[in-house]
Amino acid sequence: MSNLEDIQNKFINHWGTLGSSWGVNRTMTQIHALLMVSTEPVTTDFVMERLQISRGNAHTNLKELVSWGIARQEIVPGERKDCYVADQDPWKLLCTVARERKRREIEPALDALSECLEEASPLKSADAKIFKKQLSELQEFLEMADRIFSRLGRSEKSRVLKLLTALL
Amino acid sequence: MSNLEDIQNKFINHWGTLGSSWGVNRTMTQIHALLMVSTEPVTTDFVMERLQISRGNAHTNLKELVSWGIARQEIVPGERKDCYVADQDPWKLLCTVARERKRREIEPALDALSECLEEASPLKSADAKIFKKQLSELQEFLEMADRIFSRLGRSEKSRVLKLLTALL
DNA sequence: TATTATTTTCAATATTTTTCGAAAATAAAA
DNA sequence: TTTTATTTTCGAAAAATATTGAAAATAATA
Repeated sequence: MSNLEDIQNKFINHWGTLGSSWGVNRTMTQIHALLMVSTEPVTTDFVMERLQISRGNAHTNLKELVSWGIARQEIVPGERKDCYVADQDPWKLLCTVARERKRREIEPALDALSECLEEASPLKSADAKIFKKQLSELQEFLEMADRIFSRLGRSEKSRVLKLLTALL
Repeated sequence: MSNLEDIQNKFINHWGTLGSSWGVNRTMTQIHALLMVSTEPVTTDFVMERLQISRGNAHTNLKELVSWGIARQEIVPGERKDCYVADQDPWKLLCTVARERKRREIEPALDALSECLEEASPLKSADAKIFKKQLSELQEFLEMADRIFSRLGRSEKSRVLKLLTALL
């Protein structure tokens, strides 16, 4: 028979695994999971203790979560240590991640694509033409992704649900 | 002044970087990029030569691409070596990836979540109730993702474009 | 001010992941 | 069959990434 903490740990580990598949540091995702199931702000020491990790590791990944806009510092009266919280709402999380991934990955990818197309523009061989066409299609695709992520990033929770429901 | 191959290499490297951010092995993404800009089926040796990688590496990642359904083997008459091709169409790629990620990641995550909820069901403390509510919301969220990925996975290209345009 | 608590940094270490390269297995041709 | 071409496997090596732990910096209290 398992207690709450055991089950939470199980969830935290699963969430960590999922993160790895999507290119996110496991510890970062685990801390995020811990924040999601925590009912009040948590300190670095709490994270260290609960996840059995070093201070440096906990600190780095908490800051990283903050830089993604996924967690934020919160002041707890009478508590000197820094406290962190995360949104509990997965829909809000989706918006935040969409916003950041757009900025960090899609936009640079589009820039790179433009650059390649730019450089390829003087080339006139048959192969070059095919290549340019291929890149243009990719560009179109990423621009669509860019618009969708941008839209998600700007939306409120209720709106997102409505938007996505339209997909089905 | 750069020739076609140089620009293609640039593109291949950018695509590789993008892959890393999304949890995909860089070589795999690079090979995929190479396949996308190749006008005819490519052999393992061609990949090795073009990407300057070992046979083992090329082989493993070509197979991995096949197992994702992103590339497929194609027989070229008069050629004894195995040849590989990939869809050139990014929209089709999206469908394929959606299908696989659903199967490999979302479904197991949902299973894990159910398992956690199952185990938590006998717990009655206030904290346990909050935890269960939190997990349920996540479950709802992932079920939506599951449905969307499933839908994408089953769609034809033209349909996908229409679906996504509706988002904007 | 000195003392204590806390955060931040970062070089060293550990771990994980990727890649290589060569041998073994398989398949095709002679 | 034997020879040759090709694929596949897999342990070892390298590279990339994550993590530690302790010292330095900063901030809070006495």
